Amino acid sequence: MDVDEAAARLLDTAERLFYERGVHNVGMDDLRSAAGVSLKRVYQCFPSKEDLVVAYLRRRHGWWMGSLRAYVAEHGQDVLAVFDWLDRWFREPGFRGCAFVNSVGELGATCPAVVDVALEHKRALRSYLGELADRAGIAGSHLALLVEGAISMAAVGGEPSAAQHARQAAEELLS
Amino acid sequence: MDVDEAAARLLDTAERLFYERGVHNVGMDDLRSAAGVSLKRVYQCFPSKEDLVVAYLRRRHGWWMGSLRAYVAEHGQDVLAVFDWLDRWFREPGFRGCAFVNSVGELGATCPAVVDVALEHKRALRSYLGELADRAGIAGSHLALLVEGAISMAAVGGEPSAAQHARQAAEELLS
DNA sequence: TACCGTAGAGAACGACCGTTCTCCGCCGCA
DNA sequence: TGCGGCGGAGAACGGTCGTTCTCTACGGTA
Repeated sequence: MDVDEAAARLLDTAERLFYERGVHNVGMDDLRSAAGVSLKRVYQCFPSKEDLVVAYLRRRHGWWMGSLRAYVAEHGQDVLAVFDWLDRWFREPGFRGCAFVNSVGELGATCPAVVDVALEHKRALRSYLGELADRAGIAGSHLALLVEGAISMAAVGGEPSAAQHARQAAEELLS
Repeated sequence: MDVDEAAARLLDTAERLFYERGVHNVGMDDLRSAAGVSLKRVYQCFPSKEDLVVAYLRRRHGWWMGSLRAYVAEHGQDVLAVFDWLDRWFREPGFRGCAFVNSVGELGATCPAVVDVALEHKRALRSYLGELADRAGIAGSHLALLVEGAISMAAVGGEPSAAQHARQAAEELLS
């Protein structure tokens, strides 16, 4: 197996395991065996666990924003489509809230790189939501509040309906 | 020092350290020395770290809800006072988001007791917000979304102004 | 065939952590 | 004074984890 494939497999596995269990609950050996990559390769691709965590978050940022953008674009850039996308996300098996919020809660105090990636993610999200909001005539910060609130409620409340409630609130704010 | 004082000191210290650094980043020995309690006493009061974590969350729940309720009561049960209280909380030094969200992100996958306490907390909060919302004529779920969203944005965005934006959104929903 | 760089498997290392155990000094009591 | 229980300090234990090292097998090249 060459380096690129090993790195890809590791990132796949890291994204799944870190998100499922939290970073502290996944050892390098768990990753190694789940990804089917030798430990030597692991450290060739990512010199430390922290590097792997940061790479995981960057990749997840790309997937998350990409998926949201694509869905909203398919629905005519309708700002309310954001909440439909959230609804689908919340109902996915294994949904465990925002990976960035979770990682900052776990590692933020000791690992500034994680905080940086999370900040970058949230800034990008808010900037994108700001664009959608401007077109629709709603305050960008209000839209962002509803989105973040829905994620938080779905995560620890276990209430996937949070997306629908947030959609209703957004409709009220639009009118 | 008797058992009760030792337990109280431990809880004080646990609340501070666990919240500041995250649970995994605080060892029993850190707690012991910061609280000035012998290790034997620690395990007399709390048979395991998990017990201490649960006790910490329960205590924080009491403090948090009590402080919010008291503030809102002082301000004539005005639903908007919730956001003023949040604003003050966000600006406290050492603010690091919702202790329950952080703990679930860190331990939720391995420790059901933590998930239970967090659920209990969120249910109590939503029930309280529901009462306030009913009186004011706004949907309880919308109010809860704004509150959760503000906490989340202030936590990882580092934007204490989230409380003010949420207040504005609530005012719009009220009118 | 002889050689060399590389890769994989997994042992080994050092640090840390939750928990338990040992030792010693102190106090009340006969 | 002698004794027995209690508390504190911290050593010790067992396990885990991140990281490095060792050993062996293999494939390409002269």
